[in-house]
Amino acid sequence: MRPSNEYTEPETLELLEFVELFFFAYRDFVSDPDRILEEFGFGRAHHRVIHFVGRNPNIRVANLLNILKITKQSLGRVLKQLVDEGYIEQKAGTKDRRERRLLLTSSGRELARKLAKPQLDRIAKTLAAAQPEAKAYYRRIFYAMIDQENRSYVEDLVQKG
Amino acid sequence: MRPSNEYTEPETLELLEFVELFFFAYRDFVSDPDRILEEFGFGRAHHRVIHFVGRNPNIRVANLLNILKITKQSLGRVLKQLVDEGYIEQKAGTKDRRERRLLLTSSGRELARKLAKPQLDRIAKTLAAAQPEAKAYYRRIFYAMIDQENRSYVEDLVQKG
DNA sequence: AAATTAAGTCAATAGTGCTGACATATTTTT
DNA sequence: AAAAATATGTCAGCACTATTGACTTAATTT
Repeated sequence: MRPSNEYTEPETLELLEFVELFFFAYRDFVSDPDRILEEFGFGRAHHRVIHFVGRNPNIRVANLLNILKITKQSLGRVLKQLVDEGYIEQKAGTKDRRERRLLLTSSGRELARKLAKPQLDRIAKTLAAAQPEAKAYYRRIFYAMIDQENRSYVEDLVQKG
Repeated sequence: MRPSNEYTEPETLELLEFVELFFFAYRDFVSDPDRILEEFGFGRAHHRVIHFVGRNPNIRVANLLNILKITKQSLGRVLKQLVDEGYIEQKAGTKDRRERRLLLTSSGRELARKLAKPQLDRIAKTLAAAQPEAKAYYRRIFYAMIDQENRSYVEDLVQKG
């Protein structure tokens, strides 16, 4: 196995390095929750729903669709399972009763914590291994990787509490 | 929609921000190649195979399995399609003829470039928007996110050429 | 009263992944 | 040379995630 001779400019090779690092980091980052989800008979889609409902209590279905960028049908199936199995609770909106507001039940909160734990630990270790100023750099880099039109939305969503 | 009252310590909120930014960055990062793959009737698995074969000409099947961390059967189906449709070529190893060495054909190289382009552009923009020293931080953070036991392997794989 | 909005539902399809067992060819070990 | 190990491929079947497009219900707005 030899290095590819397709790309030769050092700038491009550096960019390719980042593409690959992103792939490997993501692969390992999701591997811990994947193992936990398996015990519950759930998949990654369930994790994402549990996560964003937990972080955004009373979120509407439409909002969740916009975050996950999947279709109503894909979300519907996953959400139904989570509601049926008692992890998520639905309430009609108080102002507009067409809306279904989503909330974690106590089992839901427990599952959310269980899934979050290995990822929080991994990132805590990552940041501990880096210099303190690394935080400002990672934040800027991640925002720059997000589609420009989604950036301010993501910023609002993420930097609350 | 109100901020979650589940986590209150600022350190944890910062870690959660990182978790979410990683999700959004990955979501957008794969969206461009996904659109291109659709035109070819391929999916993300095909992209990964094309990418790593392109970057590692003459790679063996076992090595590819180790990189992708999927089963032989999952790879088999995707690889067969790519070979049948003329994007990847297989050759028996010269020393050990049990091995199948994988190579991109010229169509394969063309597709690889097409898929890589938007991701290289996205990262180039990201790095251009950051200070020059950001690269070192970026690299260190990604390596720290990878499972410890895979790090040196990934390092060797990624920093060649 | 009509139009719009939020959400749920239907059937059908595709891509990716899994397990477990088995087959083939080739190389290495005994 | 025979036996064991290795690299790869193959079988059938199943599960999860995602898609499209059309339709329904309920509630709100115009």
